[in-house]
Amino acid sequence: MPEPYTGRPTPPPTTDPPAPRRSTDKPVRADARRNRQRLLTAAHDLFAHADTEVSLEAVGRAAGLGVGTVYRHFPTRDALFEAAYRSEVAQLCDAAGELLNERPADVALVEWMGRFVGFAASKRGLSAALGSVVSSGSDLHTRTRRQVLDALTTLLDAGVAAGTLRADVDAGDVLGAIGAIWRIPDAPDQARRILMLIADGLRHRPTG
Amino acid sequence: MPEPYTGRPTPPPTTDPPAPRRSTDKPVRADARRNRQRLLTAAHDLFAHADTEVSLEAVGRAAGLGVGTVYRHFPTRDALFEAAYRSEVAQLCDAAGELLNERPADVALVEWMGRFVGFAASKRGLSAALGSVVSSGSDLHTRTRRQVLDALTTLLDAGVAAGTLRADVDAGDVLGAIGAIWRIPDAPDQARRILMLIADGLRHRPTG
DNA sequence: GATAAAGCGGAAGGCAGTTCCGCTTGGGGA
DNA sequence: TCCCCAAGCGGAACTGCCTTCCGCTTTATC
Repeated sequence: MPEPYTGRPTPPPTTDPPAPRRSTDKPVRADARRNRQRLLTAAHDLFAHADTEVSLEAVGRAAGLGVGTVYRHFPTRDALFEAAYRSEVAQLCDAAGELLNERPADVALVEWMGRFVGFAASKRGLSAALGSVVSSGSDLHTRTRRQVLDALTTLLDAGVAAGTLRADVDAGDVLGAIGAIWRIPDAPDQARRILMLIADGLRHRPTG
Repeated sequence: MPEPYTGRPTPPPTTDPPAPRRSTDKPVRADARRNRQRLLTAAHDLFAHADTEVSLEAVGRAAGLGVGTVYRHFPTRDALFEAAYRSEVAQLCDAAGELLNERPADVALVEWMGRFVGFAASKRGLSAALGSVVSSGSDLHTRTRRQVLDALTTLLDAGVAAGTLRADVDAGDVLGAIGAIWRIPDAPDQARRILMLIADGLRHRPTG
């Protein structure tokens, strides 16, 4: 192919987002902390089971709270999603390292991408929020996005070191490519095939 | 890679959609035809320039017509999109054959995919509608989707015949993979790189 | 011109997002 | 222990969009 994929781009200036935690002078009230947790639990449940976009009002109702309270804690749907899935995403990203201990890098990469897609696909009613994690737009998701990119980079680098993956691929590009997959509704077969297609594009080829 | 992309899936049963044109007994009233054209023009303009999802009410307003009239002619946003871009899509698909006359199949494929992505990317405020063309869900788009798939298949087959593209790839999968790209906001560089990444996955590799 | 059918407009109802403000409550201080 | 007030809460209200519906207007035919 005459115009092959042309290497890692110059990385954008990465400005760390301002720490979202409140200033230390005032502790959070107990009821507020409790309600926040209720909202997270409700959101987690609803996001996982619903097959359409979940309204923030519905989250509040499920938590036994008013919509105003939802907004007090999470200004946007994205913020709620981010908080609800932070631990799961972290777990997913940690799995990258573990997979590398158990199997060759290229196998680990495919396995991990499969888990990633599976994770995303199991969250109906989240496509918009997930999309904004994958695309680089939102400031909010910088942290989560970085985490995912780090995991991907670890896998890719290991494959490069082992000589099984090409060296000129940018993790953000891979993430972007994967991003298509979970949006395909009710087609796990196809999702899997496309994943393999992308994986094939990542293989090292001796001559080029 | 241990689990490579595994071949073309069994094609689903393809039921032709019922012809959407009205029964022949009654001609369409002149004002209705005129208004329909106005709506198409307005939609075309708005879709191309707006950077957010366009409301159907806005389309009506731009055409100097009421929202009821919009719905009379186009029951959904998707239907309006489909009609507004039918000719352009056809033109894009025809270009596949022309490209094949001018250059090798693999080059033609890359070029065509680039045009496809460019076409889609130039239509802000259409991501949802375009998405439903790419994903196989909607009945409405069966026709358009088929057209696009035919073009892709033509290109892929030519590449297979020339020995430059692998033979086991399904056009629907390629379309699905491409589908990710235009959703990346304001990142033409990345879109291009991901495109190349996918293209690399399509290359024929002698050994496997 | 009269008339019936086709077409049009926009009001109305519904729903989700978001803001705002009066009421409630937790918890530190007297 | 009680008081107080800032933090927190609830939901009404406003917005904007989608969609339906029905009385009015226009077209084409006779």
